[in-house]
Amino acid sequence: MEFSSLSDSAVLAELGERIRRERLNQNRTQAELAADARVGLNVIKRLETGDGCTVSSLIRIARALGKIDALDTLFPEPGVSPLQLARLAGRRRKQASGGRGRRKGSGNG
Amino acid sequence: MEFSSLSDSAVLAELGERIRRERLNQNRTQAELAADARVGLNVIKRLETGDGCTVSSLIRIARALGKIDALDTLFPEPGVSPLQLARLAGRRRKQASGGRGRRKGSGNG
DNA sequence: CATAAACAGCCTTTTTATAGGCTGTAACTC
DNA sequence: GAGTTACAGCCTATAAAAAGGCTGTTTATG
Repeated sequence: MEFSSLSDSAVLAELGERIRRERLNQNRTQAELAADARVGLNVIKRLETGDGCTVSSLIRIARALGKIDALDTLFPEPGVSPLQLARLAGRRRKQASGGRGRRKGSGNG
Repeated sequence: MEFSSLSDSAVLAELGERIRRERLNQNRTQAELAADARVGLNVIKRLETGDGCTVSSLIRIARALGKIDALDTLFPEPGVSPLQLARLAGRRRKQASGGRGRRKGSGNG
């Protein structure tokens, strides 16, 4: 099963089901997980039934499930060259390069 | 750097920075990503500056970045025994077992 | 410096999430 | 069947996120 083949709402639902399975694997109730994650019981219920939640709540829930490091793999740090890192740490942040030579819509204006 | 050593808000901020780096690695602007993900520009800005968003928005953004399958690793399907799977597929869903023998607060009643 | 793009920060309105409670039902124990 | 637990679904009020626009600053180019 690949997420790329699912719709957005299907991904959300699948995520909720996996969280439920993980919770049940740990033999915990929704109320217990909600208390440990410091979120309302409603948040767990809605998440597990595919209604979604905020990323903040997801982080709390992942931590309560002992899966906070799994978030690390969500967007792993891409290969950033030391030079680019230096620029990132510099004045501001690198903007998407291209500038004038990369205008999209109003190219002939 | 491990997420387990970070606070919830720090995890959120780190996630935002990684998404920004991924976006910049793909040489795209916030406005381009917002359009591709079908979210408001504000959502990208807030996310990248550590203000968070909904999981629905995160899914859209991950898909627009070509990272939708990374969500797959967030909560990988835990090892579910065939027997348990049968119960899951059965009438309802397995509830956290324990029942009366697992009461927490009023255990001496 | 002038121009243009990229972005942060702030604002208003609409939509959604959150907390908490309450009801009905399924599952388990006796 | 009675009692208990776990959960879905619905409800109200509050908080936060979303969309869209506007301003000022930074970055890059000329």
